[in-house]
This record gives sequence, C-alpha cells and structure tokens, in this order.
Amino acid sequence: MPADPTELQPRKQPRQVRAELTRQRILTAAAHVFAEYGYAAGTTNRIAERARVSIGSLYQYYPNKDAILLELMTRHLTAGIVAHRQRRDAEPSGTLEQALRAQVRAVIDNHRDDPNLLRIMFEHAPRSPELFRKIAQFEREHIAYAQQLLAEYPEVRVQDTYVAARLVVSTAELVIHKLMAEPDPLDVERLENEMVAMLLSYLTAPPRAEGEG
Amino acid sequence: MPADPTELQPRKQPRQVRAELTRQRILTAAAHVFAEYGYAAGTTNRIAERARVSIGSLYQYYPNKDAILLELMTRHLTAGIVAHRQRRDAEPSGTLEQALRAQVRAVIDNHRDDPNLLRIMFEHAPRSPELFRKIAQFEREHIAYAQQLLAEYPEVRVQDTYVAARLVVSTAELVIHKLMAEPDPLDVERLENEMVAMLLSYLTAPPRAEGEG
DNA sequence: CAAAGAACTGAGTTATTGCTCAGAATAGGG
DNA sequence: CCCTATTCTGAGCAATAACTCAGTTCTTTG
Repeated sequence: MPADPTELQPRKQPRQVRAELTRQRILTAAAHVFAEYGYAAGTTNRIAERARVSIGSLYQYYPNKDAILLELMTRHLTAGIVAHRQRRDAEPSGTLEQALRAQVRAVIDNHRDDPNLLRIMFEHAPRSPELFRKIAQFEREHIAYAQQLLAEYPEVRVQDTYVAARLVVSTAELVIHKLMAEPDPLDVERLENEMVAMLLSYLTAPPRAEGEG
Repeated sequence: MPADPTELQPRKQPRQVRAELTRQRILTAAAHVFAEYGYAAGTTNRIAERARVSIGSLYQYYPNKDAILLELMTRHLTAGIVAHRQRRDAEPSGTLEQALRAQVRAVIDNHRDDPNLLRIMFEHAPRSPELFRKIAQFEREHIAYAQQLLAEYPEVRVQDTYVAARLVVSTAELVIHKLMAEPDPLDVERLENEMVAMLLSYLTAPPRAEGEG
C-alpha cells in the first residue's frame, strides 16, 4: 500500500535499447501471468521468471507490483480512448441503430482482446485509487460521448439524456462482458442483435405517462 | 487452496449454546471485516480479533478462510432464493410491468443490504469453485423463473424467451449494482423507473425484420 | 581500449499471514 | 462436588511473497 504517490512511477528511465526491451518483456509477461493466475497469485517472481529477467531487474523499473498492473491498465485504456476518438471523428455516425451497433461491436471486440486480464484489472481497481481514477475518467468520457450522440437523433425520446447515456453505456459494457464469459457464453451475433434491439427500443419508445401499465 | 472438498465443511458441530454464539460472532465479524478490508486483507486474525474470539476458536469451526466466505455467501444466496420463491408463490404477478418492477425492486433491496460484502463475494467467486457453483445454480433458477414469467404474457414478443430471460436478469443485476455504487450513485427511484422502462420496451417491441433500420 | 555508468543478477532479508497444538477454562451429568 | 467432554486460548510454526543490495556483466564514450 503505497502512501507516497511517486512510488507508482517507474524507478528509472531506460537509456539503452536493451533496457526498453526488458521493460516490455516484463509488461508482456505480467499480462500473461495476471491473466492466468489472477492478481494475488501472480507473484512478481513468477512475472520475472516468465519474462526471463531477474527479479532485481523487475524492481528497477517498477517500484512495486501495483505499478505493473497500473501501467497495463493505463496502456489498455489509452488505446481504447484513442480508438474511440478515431471512430468518433472519422465517419459520420449514420442511423441511430448503426451508431449503437458500432458501440456494441467495440465492447465485444474489447472483450475478445483478453477477458481474463480485463476482469482482473477491473476487480483490482477498487483497491487501487490510481486505477480507480483512470477508469472513472475513461467512463466519464464514454458517457459524455454517448450523451452527445443521443442528442443528435430526434427519434430519441428519453427525458434525460445524461441518465439515458449512463444506462446505455453501463448496460452495453457489463452485460456483454457477462454474457460472453464462461460458463455458457451466448452466441456473439445473437448477443449483438439483442443488445442493439434493447437499447434501440428503450431510446425510441414513446414517453410513458406516470403510473401507466 | 483446499484439494479435499471436505475441507470446506465446518470442523465440529457446536453442542453448547456458547459455541453457537461463538460461531455467529465469527460470521458477523467476518462480514464486517471482509466488507471493510476486502478478502485478501481481511485476515483471519483480524476477524478473530473483531469477534473477540481467539484465532484458535475460529479454526475450530472453519477449516480455512475460504470456508468462512463460503458460508456467508451460502446464507446470503439461500435467503435470496427463499424470498424469491415466496414472492413467486404468494401473489399473482399482475401486469408485466408490475412483475418487472418487483424484480427490479428486489435487486435494489439486495444491493442496499451490504454492497461491499456483496462485491467481494462476487469478485472472489471465480477463484472458489464452490462459490462459483453456488452462484451459477442461483442464476439458473433466476433465469428459469424469468423465462417462465415471460411466457405468461402475450405482449412479450421476443423470438427466444431463454435469451431474453438471460438478458433481462443480467441487465437488472449488473446495471443496478453498478449505478447504485460509488462514485456518483443514481437516484434510486429514477433508476428503478428507467430500468423498468428499458426492459419493458425491449420485451414488448414489435419483432424487427432482418436488416431493418 | 579503458573508464564510467547503465543494466542485470539472484541469494537473502523482512514482513505477513494462514493455521496448529498443548494446555487452560468452562459447562453439564451423576 | 468431581469427572469428563466441550470449548477456548494465543504463542509460535511454516510457508509465502514482496522487495533489497552487493556484486557482476554489458554498453557507451572519449
């Protein structure tokens, strides 16, 4: 439990090429080890062993175990944000259904990347303030984008686009990850269609009178 | 990591009243300690200390740490299943909206119980086969009930009630827990209404032609 | 090619924690 | 009130894992 936040920064900046390679090897090994053993049982010695690097080298670049997971998460989220912005700025969104489908696909692809590592990072997040902050920031950006998107379509008839955006983003993320996971993963195409259908019908349903039903 | 499944059974059955009290104190203390420190940092010594019981006593009733969490989870799920069956068998379900609302409310109440402990149990589940099995069984029952419910309402126009049931159950569970959690929890009443609206519109939307939109 | 410093090594230190066990305290039946 | 069974105690054992550091190897540079 690091009290000093600088303790999460890498200890030394590599000056030689081999050092950069070592860093990269450690990171790759950590991703595999965490995904296979989980965070607690993914020991630093195991990571070093898998990276074919001595434990001492590992601690030259990462002051502690948390710092390794933090960097993995940072890289993952950064890549996600970049891809996200590219999609947003590149082509026009098309119909509402197309836009929703694009978002749903992105989550599905994200899951396929490395479900185990992903799960471990998100599980560990509540105990690591740094991770928590990073994820929260990412989510905020996600929701802001979704809200902005909803505002573009007149057929979206929800009362409050902020609440709707949060609901849509959470639903897509959580439910897709859940239903793609073991045991009994759902057929991906089916899942995609149902998810799009659900979000679409929610967003475009006529506003309901109080106490209707 | 217990290899022998009998290692998860309590070691001895209490014969005197004080023993039963000790057992209960340990369990209550464990719930608090796990909720506050998480599973890894919630050490058995801390639990014993909080229960004002010696560490030796703890190990007379629980063969290892996992067994404590397992019993907490078992009690929680059992209570959930019982309440669930009572709701199902007691009154008629009413309209579809009313039935959905009842389910959504149940999840909300469930969350309010003890969100931290709940999160920890579900996080730890993947690493504990026993826990995993218990949860899976509970979910299966949940889905089966939902599927049966959907079949009762002609206005439900989904293709496959099994898939729809899984979607509905997962969505309610995950999204509610997420949006009620820190940071920035949503207003509960609002959440309830939106969730019901989303599920209802999904279930009753007219079937969509292929490639529509 | 030699000196300086960057990078690497891995046995060992330190701290933590799950869990044991020998014995003390308490309860209940005769 | 004694004897046996039950319950409780807590110092300490054993295992594990994060992390250090003194010394070695490799790179670069003047």
